[in-house]
Amino acid sequence: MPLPQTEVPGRLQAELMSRGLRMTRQRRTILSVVETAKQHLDAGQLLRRARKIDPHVDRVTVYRTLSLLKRHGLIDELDLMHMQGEKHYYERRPQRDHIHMACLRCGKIAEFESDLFDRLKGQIQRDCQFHIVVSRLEVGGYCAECRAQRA
Amino acid sequence: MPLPQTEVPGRLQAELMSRGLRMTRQRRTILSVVETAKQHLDAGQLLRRARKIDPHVDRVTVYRTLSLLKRHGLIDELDLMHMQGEKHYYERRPQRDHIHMACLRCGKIAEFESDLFDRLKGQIQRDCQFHIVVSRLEVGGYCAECRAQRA
DNA sequence: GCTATACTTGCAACGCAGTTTCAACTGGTT
DNA sequence: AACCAGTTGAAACTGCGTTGCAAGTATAGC
Repeated sequence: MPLPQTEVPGRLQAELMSRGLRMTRQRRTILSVVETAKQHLDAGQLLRRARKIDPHVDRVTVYRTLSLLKRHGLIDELDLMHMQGEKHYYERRPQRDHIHMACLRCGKIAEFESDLFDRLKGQIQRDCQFHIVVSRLEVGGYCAECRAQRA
Repeated sequence: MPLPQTEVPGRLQAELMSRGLRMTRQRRTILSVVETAKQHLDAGQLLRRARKIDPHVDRVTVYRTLSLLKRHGLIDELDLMHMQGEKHYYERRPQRDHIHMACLRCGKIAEFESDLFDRLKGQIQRDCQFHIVVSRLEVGGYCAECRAQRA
């Protein structure tokens, strides 16, 4: 089955270049890993994948590139309820914010979009006169499968 | 002005004792700091305040007590959008969940309760068959004062 | 109240994610 | 081709949080 490929690979690269930032070999490598990731990766996983492409990438460069992307609002940083230590996880910023649900038993992360979430953010902006730049809603609990197994 | 004192001091202590946990001098000290805190404290601030009461409290004991309270669902752990490094902040779990708004300019943390938030959590539980134990909604952006000053 | 013991504490050493420093390097421009 | 501001890599460092273990103590049973 050919993938629909709705997202053009290289979107992050194009975005950074259009902002006048230098496109180095290392950045291209790291960005391609972030672009093609199918799940939430932490800095260490990102480093390992980048090194498969270019073994000379240093972990410092990974951290610096992640903070660059974060500063430019191109990726979101997640904690996923700190289920595995103090790591942070990263994902390309989506068109529409979503909620992360972390199962405390099996560790699975599910995502959920909701009009109510969008309306809630609208309410915050209006009622609190607060201009939202970034938002993060994470819930911890038990997923359907784990609840079924427990019974 | 006499404070209304709606919260009985010792609620956490009572809660832990009712669950059959030992009430040591150190725990009493740390719990009293958590109970009387008027703002979100990190582990280091908590330690310093506890030491003003009892100089022998160790930082390890603070961490262990915090994780105990967290395991029992009596406090919530916050990241406050990682505005000051990787610290975690703690607050007594409130009757009703609230949203934390962190101003990226002045660093102020505001709280906000909302029916929409409660309804959103209800929707997640229903639509995703996910049993929520703990939830955390944090938004980063610019507060009314900072937006006014910028103009 | 006294004793037994399982739980708790303190200290030191450790682990680990993330940051800083600075000399060497390089992408993009002239 | 040369320039240079921005970028990289290596090592050392920071700082939050954890672990191992010997010593201490809160509670239960007598």
